[in-house]
Amino acid sequence: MKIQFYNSLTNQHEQFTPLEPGKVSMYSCGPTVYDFAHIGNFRSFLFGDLLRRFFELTDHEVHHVMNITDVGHMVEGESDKMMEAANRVKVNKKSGRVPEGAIENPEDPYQIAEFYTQAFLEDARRLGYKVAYEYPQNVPKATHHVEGANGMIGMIQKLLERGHAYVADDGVVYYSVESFPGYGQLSGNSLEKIQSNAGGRVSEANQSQKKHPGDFMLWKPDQHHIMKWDSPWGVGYPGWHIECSVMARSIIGRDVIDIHTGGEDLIFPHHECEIAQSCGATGEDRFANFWIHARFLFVENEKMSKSLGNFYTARDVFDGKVKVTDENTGELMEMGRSVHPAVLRFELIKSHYRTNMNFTAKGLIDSAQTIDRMVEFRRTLESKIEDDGGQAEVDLSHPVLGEFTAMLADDLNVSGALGVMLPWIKGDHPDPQLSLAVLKKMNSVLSVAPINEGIANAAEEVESESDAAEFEQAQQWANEMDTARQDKDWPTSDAFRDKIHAAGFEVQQTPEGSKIKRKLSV
RNA sequence: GGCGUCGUAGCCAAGUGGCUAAGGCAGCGGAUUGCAAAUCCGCCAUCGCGGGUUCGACUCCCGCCGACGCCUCCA
Repeated sequence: MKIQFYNSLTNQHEQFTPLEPGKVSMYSCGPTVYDFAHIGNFRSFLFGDLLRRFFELTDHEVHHVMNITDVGHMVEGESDKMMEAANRVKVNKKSGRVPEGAIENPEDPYQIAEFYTQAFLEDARRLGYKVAYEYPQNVPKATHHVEGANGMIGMIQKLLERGHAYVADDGVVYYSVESFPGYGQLSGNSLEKIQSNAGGRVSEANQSQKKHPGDFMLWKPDQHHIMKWDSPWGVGYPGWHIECSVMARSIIGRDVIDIHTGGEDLIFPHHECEIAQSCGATGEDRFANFWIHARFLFVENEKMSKSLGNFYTARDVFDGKVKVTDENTGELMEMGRSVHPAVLRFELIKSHYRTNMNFTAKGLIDSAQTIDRMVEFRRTLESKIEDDGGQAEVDLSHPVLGEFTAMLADDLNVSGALGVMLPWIKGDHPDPQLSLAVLKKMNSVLSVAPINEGIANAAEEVESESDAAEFEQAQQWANEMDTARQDKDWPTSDAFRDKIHAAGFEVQQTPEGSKIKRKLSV
């Protein structure tokens, strides 16, 4: 099967061949843990997850690594991301988003980072992000990789030795972009074309000590920074870009990896700098063979931002805080209905990673319908299979599964794959065991029906069955509804139906009587 | 100014130099139903605009219009 992706490094589709046959090494830029991760973050992460699961479907052994950026970064002057986070934590504590007692001391960036790391992992696992189940071995923290020869300090030393870095008059260690001819190959920028401060974000003071305006910081001596480490260049903290170069190399154990993923905004400067650092330190001519970037997510046709009021964390969506326009009043109001993680996952992966996807309340409802159908299909198949009926084996030679996979092999064409899957679900299924095997394979990539397909020991974390009592209650009502229907007592029957709906369940008339099922996203 | 992505029905979204332009949602008609829901059957687009290449373009080329991203906080 021909596997091809759009490679940001060359700006074209390229056939993918792993460095080692049958094995794929992947590094994804992870979250900065000074706030809850938002749906835009997860769009990017889940695209990486999809890629990883695709490779597993096609019998590759995947080593996927994603970092946690838990080092505060300089913004301007004395302000620091972690300090901003500290202030936010104080606010969030009041509003209840951060539970009382979760962060004892908001002044301690380590506590803040740890809190948001755990929150991230929880959200990520609910969304079926596989690598989050491999914490900590494949989800390294930047703070654990600062020191030592294989840490950031070691790599900076290496870069100094090899003439790719210098210590400026102010004591800051900079990477010299002019020392690396390949600088700019990812972003398409050349050193001449990189306008100093075109984005208006750099302070003059920081620029003056550099040899070239494009030079970027590797180590900043700063006694006052709360997160600080001893180094040959004084007590201070590392630059932002160096962590990914270091962790990719040390966890994956290769100088050159197969795939590096991230959001499109990371192309420049972050990924450009990673390439310069990694290649500068290893002497290789490339760091990753493939750079694959996900585009930004929009919310109701606008860029997601806090000021527009359309900024959603994953847990905002789970909790039904997505705003919709009220049909009667025209005002924005919260949906007020919880959204199943599988619905959010599906919504975030169903459109191509290289398009600007538009996150909408309507889209969520559409997604819920589709997942409902998949789940229902799976239940139907399972109910037709005798207990202990054994497992049917299926591989990619199965025509439908093969076509589904071929779609994904073409630059992760999820829509195309769904265009194969959904009509197939609608069709006839004379061999439920075989169909179930096919569905499971498909779901090992989509991971929505259920969301934890292929993840060992994940079930109990995702589906909290604490609401089993609610389910019992609803089924009880459904039974009473049946009794009423037998007596042709329609008002009573309708009343029970209303009760069931109000409790968040659907009720279906079947030959075996009324059956209920939980609505995924109501 | 530099670099890059994109423009397919009410919405989401595949795809191809020429067979009926996937699939989903919504909608419409019908079957079914106590009424609904679910389900099933049927209907529902000429591909931003203008030129060119070609026997033939939505698909290739040029121009235009429009949307969006990056150019040192950002997934």
